Amino acid sequence: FYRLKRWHKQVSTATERNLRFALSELDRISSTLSLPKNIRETTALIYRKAVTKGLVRGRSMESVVAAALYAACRKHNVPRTLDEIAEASNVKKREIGRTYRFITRELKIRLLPTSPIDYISRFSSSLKLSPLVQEEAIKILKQAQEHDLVSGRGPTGVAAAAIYVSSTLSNEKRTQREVAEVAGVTEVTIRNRYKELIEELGIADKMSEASAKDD
Amino acid sequence: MKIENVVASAAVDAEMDLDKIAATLDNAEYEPEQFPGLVLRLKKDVPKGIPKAAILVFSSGKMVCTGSKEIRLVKVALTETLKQIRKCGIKVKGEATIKIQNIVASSDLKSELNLDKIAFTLENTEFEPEQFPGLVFRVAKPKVVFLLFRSGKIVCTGAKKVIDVRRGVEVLVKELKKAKVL
DNA sequence: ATCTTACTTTGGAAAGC
DNA sequence: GCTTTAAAAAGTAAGAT
Repeated sequence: FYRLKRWHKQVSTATERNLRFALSELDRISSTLSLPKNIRETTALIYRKAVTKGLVRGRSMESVVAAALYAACRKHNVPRTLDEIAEASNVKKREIGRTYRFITRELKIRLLPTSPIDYISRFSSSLKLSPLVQEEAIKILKQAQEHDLVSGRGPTGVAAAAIYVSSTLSNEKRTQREVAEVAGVTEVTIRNRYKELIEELGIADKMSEASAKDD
Repeated sequence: MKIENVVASAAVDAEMDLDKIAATLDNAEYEPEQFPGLVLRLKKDVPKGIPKAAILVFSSGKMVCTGSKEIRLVKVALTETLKQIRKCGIKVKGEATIKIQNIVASSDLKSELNLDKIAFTLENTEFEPEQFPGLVFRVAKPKVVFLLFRSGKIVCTGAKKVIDVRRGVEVLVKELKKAKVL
């Protein structure tokens, strides 16, 4: 009986210790990404479930925390890219993605693919674009969705292209380089996506007119 | 369906001196610090009927053959491998026992696919466009995995028999039609 | 701006860390 | 779990021209 008692005690102690380390790691990453409290709570909840299901065995605690955080951000529709989380944590992008798919599968958490729309406000703020330009970018994305120009492409690339188009169409122009910088994609990707957008949505003429003018 | 790659394990009853093979054959690579197996690359030689393939040779006499485009070519590649190994002065009796471990095939459903809808409708799928543009579709019987692309092109992997690929496609198509996404 | 090379995903075996 | 091999799909990336 003593043995069983002691075993319970050791397990709970080990689990608590693991949880304390995990939560401090979570706080560290959260503050560098300045994430709100509700996301930290969702992340902690997912992490606890992962520990309970024994999903941390065989992989690092950091990668599970990072993956849970990635999932939590998506769940709240304020996604961070794998690159952003990889940079804030000490975990490689590839590892976070694998761990995310693993725990998501095991915990039966099904999240819809990230929508480019969820990146608009954050990217636009970084670019200091007005709400008007943001709304236009969102309108473009909704049309893009209808024309099946979103599925299968990277969400950040599509979001970046929509912002590039809406800003070009406005008097708050931003260069491909500036947009690419905040979105974390290359200029080539923005070019590929925006060409597809303006052609399929029939705003190519409007675009060339707008880019000919100045702000 | 077109077979793109075949992976097979094989074994012969003989100890392999990998250092000796590496020192004798110029098409062999051996970095024991990096990987325990010796890599032997066969380049396509039409007149000699030698197919392109890469064979991993272990000191135990076990081997792994990858890169074949046809099931039949696995044996051809391994026979050539043993021939080259014997040329190094290593005595190998008989032929290798071969087991097909994986068949990779590609095809085209000839119809654009709405991956979002497929992912939303079917549970045995995974779709993470930020990480990979293809949708992962797992089939239980036969146990194979498909990668589906919006273009309608597909990849099948995990099959151990050619017929598993065919049956897998049948199941895949049936499921897609049932979910009215094809 | 376009080309080339390369990496992401799927699956499996081998021997050893 | 990782390491090494091969190959396809499509998107993205990086360095060269």
